[in-house]
Amino acid sequence: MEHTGRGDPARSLALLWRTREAPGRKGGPGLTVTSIVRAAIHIADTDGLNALSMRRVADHLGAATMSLYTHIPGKAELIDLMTDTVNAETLDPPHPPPITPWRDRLNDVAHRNWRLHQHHPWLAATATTRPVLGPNTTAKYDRELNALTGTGLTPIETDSVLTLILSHVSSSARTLAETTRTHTDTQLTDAQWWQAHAPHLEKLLDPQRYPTAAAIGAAVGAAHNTAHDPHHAFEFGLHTILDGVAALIASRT
Amino acid sequence: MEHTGRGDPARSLALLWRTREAPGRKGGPGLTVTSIVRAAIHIADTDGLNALSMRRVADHLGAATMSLYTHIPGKAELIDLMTDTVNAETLDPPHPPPITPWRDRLNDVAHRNWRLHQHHPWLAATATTRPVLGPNTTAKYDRELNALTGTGLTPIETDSVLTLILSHVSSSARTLAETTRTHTDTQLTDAQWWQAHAPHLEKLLDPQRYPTAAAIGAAVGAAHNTAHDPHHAFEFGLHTILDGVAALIASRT
DNA sequence: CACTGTTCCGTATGTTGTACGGTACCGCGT
DNA sequence: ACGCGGTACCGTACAACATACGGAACAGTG
Repeated sequence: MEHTGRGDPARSLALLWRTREAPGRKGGPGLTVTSIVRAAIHIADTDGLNALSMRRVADHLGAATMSLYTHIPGKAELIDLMTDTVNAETLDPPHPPPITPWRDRLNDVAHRNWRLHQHHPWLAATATTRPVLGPNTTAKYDRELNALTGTGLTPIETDSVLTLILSHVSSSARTLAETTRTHTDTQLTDAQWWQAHAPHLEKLLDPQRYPTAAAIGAAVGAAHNTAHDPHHAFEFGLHTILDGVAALIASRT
Repeated sequence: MEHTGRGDPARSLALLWRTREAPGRKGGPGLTVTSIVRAAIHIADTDGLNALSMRRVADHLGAATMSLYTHIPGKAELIDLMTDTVNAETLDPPHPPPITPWRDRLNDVAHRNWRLHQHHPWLAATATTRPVLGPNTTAKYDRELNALTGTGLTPIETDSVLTLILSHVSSSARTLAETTRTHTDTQLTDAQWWQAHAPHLEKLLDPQRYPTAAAIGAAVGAAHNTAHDPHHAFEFGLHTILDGVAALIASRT
């Protein structure tokens, strides 16, 4: 994966905060940072992050590939810009006021991000170290931290809890995205895949050797129609984590 | 990322379970499935999954690139084989007996996987949908499920809890791997990166607009020397999740 | 010694990001 | 009206990637 740290920070930040947005030339394709980012998001939403290439973005805009580099240092910065742009979507319905119980507020934060990842599955495939220091991402972080005010947690605990929640969302979203992408790529549903493997597995999987796996695996497969239902994994995990956070908060009062 | 579903399951499973291990030719490089997988693991351990190419594996074995395809259908299957191979490492110190409290057993499972990911950071970058149906991965699943026997949880709850724990390990490991890889790629520590951005951020980040983010961000940055300490995130998250699991188990008795 | 199946490999194709050098245009000062 | 400088735009080129295809070299068997 690409890294952002290559160019100078001033350039990257100016891009994110849209200092000086150039109008572009008149006759040709009116390339703008905004238009490039929008096209890139469209492609990634439709065909995934792997299908996002500089060539495709340029084609989609009726421009030559290298023209993009006039406006954007490289692909890594483009992805950062895409991320900051879509992060704005989590701000739209205003967050609930502090009177609301913290658990409802945190649950709301989790589901906002879950929805965001549904609309933009490629988000889960981007690197998360070194946050994108754009206006929307910063605002998102600010609002989400507010979900924990009044709980008596220390600043570090607050950040840790939020990190854990967002990490869980991202992880679940990644699994979901991989599942659907694997499905479209291989033209095989999980059920079909299991059916194709089942006959050979019967000869290899000795119930004597793997007693628990055999028992639990069968029950799980019967319950959801597939082995891992990402939606269920998300909700179950969120509920469990919130219970754990409740224990932490209870111990502080 | 590559997908495994391409070839026929019989071939893949035969590879994983090492039915018929061919000795190879005498004069040339004695290529074997095992030797290829071992070389691939070595490369991925050293230089990451991005550096793992068929060329490099072949070079490392003194063979031509295309010779690998005699033994292995493609790169996707190679990665599956690598995964099943290293998964054996979690089995080595025998798991604690069922008399041990479930929380200690689950904690042990988490730390086994955490250690595994430290040794093989590329693991976190592989696709996790559709489990690798090899002998070691199956044994791993079996032993890990046993950490929850006697807790009164249903089979589905047992699987969900294990999935949550492993997902947390994987997520934390990914962050850690990305951090170190970003560090080596950009030759910049996180602290240096923040220092490079700080002067420009002061002009852009309005404390009026982002009050909570400014306050918490400062406290967090001061506490750990970097913004996100992956080790801390792992331990904190694990503790919180285990508290949540305790609540679930308590509600079942 | 010939035959057959498998191991091994050289070449070629279509991708990718982007470095480099060039062209054409807009707006500005005069 | 005119020229000029800066910038938007683009064509070509390169290295690295997985792998399809067809051929060559060797093993064991008759």
